[in-house]
Amino acid sequence: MDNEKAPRTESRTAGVVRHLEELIFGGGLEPGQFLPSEGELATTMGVSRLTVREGVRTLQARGLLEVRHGRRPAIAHPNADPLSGFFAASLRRDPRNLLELIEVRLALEVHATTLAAQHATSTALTSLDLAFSTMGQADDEESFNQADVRFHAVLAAASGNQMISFLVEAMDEPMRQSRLRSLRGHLARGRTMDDIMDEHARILAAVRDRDARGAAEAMREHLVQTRMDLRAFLTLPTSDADD
Amino acid sequence: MDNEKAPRTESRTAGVVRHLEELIFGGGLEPGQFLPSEGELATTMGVSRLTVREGVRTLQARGLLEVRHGRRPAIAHPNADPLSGFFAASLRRDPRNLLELIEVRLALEVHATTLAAQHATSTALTSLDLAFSTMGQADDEESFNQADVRFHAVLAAASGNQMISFLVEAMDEPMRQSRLRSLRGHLARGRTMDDIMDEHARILAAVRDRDARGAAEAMREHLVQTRMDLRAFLTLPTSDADD
DNA sequence: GGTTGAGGACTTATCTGATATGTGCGATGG
DNA sequence: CCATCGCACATATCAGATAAGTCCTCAACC
Repeated sequence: MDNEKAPRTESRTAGVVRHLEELIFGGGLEPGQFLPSEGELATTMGVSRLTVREGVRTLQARGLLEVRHGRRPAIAHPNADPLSGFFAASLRRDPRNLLELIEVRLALEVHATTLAAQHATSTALTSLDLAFSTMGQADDEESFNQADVRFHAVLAAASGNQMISFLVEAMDEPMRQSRLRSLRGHLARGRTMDDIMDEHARILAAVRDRDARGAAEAMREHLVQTRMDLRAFLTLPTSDADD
Repeated sequence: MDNEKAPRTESRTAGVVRHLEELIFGGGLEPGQFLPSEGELATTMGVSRLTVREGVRTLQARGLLEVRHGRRPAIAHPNADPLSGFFAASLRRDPRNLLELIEVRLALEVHATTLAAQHATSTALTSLDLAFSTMGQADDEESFNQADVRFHAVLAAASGNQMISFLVEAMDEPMRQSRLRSLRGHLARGRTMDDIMDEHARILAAVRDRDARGAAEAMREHLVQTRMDLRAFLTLPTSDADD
């Protein structure tokens, strides 16, 4: 049996996807610029408009194209949407993935903090101050968590490494949502807001002092604490029942 | 201007995507099981088959569905495809992202190595041995690099953290390809294969000894070396011209 | 002159219906 | 018992048509 289970000929949609990728990556087009219309693409590639649409849809899901009704498809600016989608989906599939994700955050954000302490621009430091004080002004848990996520995002951005920044953004937001959903009601949060503020304050201070090692250690402690809280919630969630 | 740029009514495709997500996440379906056929979905959702197809295509691109000609769409097993796509696209857009990615690897793989030293099962250790000896048997640069990537993947898997495993897999493969493409010809690789084998040997030995700190340090040194090589290649590629 | 708003060209969103092709199961026959 | 051939089902792709959003133009208006 030399029978291949793979189709002997690449599907047309797959061909369209490759063609579009070449346009995007090698076509000398910058983010924000427009591709030819679906109709034109269909003609030049010798397929129906429908097939072009499926390809465009795929590239859109990958975060490479921006599609809006009435406008030609545009090259997307690099963004973290595909990552967010991936992490969000992982958490929806199994909330226990929170524990796996926190390990990734631990690795990534500690390193990001080191880099931030070494390379942060003064502008970035200002943003960090702002994010921190926003946390202090939050009065309810909802907005506090939101400000918390923002602090981490700003810190990651201060590392100067966009890839790290994307990953942190993409992980923190779905984690926060997932946490909120599961914690709704019982705010048996191991630590108080003040504890958490202290932890962030230490991080901020060390970054400002350009103390890379201290900043990294402060971030590590913060995330280890968070991990402990998370473990507590995931093991004894008692009466969580379904949603 | 209270004018919303967003369409007042969610597009039908978006509705289909949400509906499918609910089937996938909350429908009590396990990976490998099948969704209703496009036709049935179209009927129950009150849209045309075409619209269903677009939604299915989107979820496929996100790695949540597996679509094959002649068979109903199946729930996909969790996989790293979306991550691979993201990193591959980032590198195609700008090869300088290699330097950003190596930082992520540094953070992630060092942590993964720590976890592996602490938690690796004996089976995982055996796989690691095997991957290491495969590296030693490689005679050309191509297969050596391939075995190298495999070693890192196996090590990440040994951490017991699937999320880390996915990320490492998704980053290492595109990085290798990108590196190969840019190095084609001048194998002015800073280190020899023997150097690299030594670095891996140190990692392996420390993991076997359950020496978490030592293993992490060995991995860190390995990746710092790799980063240096990478920097050398990206800064003095001489005739790259433009920005 | 500058601003506003209607008109029209262009483009995507979605529907309908039809054909081609791959999958899988069960009947058929050795 | 088992290999094989149909047939029902399902996806892949095409064609043509209508609805709806976007953007530029140009004229009317203040």
